[in-house]
Amino acid sequence: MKTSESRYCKCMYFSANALARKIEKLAVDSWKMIDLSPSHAYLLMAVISEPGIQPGGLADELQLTPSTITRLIEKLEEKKLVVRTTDGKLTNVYPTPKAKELQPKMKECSARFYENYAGILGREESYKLVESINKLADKL
Amino acid sequence: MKTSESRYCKCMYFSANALARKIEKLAVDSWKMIDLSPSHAYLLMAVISEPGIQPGGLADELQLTPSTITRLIEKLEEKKLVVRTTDGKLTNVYPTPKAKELQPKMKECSARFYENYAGILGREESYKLVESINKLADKL
DNA sequence: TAAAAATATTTGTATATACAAATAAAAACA
DNA sequence: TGTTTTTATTTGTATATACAAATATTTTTA
Repeated sequence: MKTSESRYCKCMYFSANALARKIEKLAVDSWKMIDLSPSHAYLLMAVISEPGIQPGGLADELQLTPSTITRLIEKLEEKKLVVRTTDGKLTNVYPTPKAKELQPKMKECSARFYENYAGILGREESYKLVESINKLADKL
Repeated sequence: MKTSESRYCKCMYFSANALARKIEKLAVDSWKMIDLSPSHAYLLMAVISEPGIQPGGLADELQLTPSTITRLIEKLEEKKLVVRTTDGKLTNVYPTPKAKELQPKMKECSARFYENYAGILGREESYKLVESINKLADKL
């Protein structure tokens, strides 16, 4: 059944979740090549572009809770893609050389993901939709 | 930080998930009064409006996987809100009288949830956004 | 009609995420 | 300066969801 054919398609709860699940699938596919989930990949990209960034900053930037950030970092640490140093109550997260090597492939995955949905929706329309979604998210 | 201020706000993965998480929170709040999560509540409403509906039908209608539906039903069964009967390979799910008594309150929660986000976004705009979200979800 | 294929559901397991509590350090204050 | 409050992070635990495999039944087909 299409999302728009469901009895519940008028409800934002239903629609927002259905979209998120479908986008998640597409993203997982697009990122499979580097064996990272999209969340781990975005976190890693954030660490690469801002080495030393703290968990709190990552939580803010990625709109996830600090505890979720800790869990994501743990996994990237296991994979030797980031290291943590602590300085008093602060923690700094740095990318490893292995992570930096991965960067071009990550850009590729990111671009492929974009092509996937923009190809379906059209660039203009995708852009507008992301804008309205952000606008709502900001207000909530 | 606002969603639209994040470095990643141009990405549908980021935005769709950020929106879903915020909407989830709002929904959990709106449904707290009857002590059901939004998913359980939507499933229960579907069962009430179509008594005897099967897990497969629920999966289709709610855009969740069959295994998720089984898990949701299990919890509603524990709470004595639905019963399952099996007939060969088919399973039928029925609401209990206790569930039917809950119906007016569920409608209230549902309405309150709608007021919450439509109050923030405006009715017209909410409607349009849900439409575009569904349109994208359909294509994916 | 017996075997094979398809279908519906459940179960085992894994994941991402969050909340609340715990910990630890820094800042404010009296 | 010693105490209180605030801040940053992690840990324990719970939840929703999915995938893959298992199970059970029905339908198709040879």
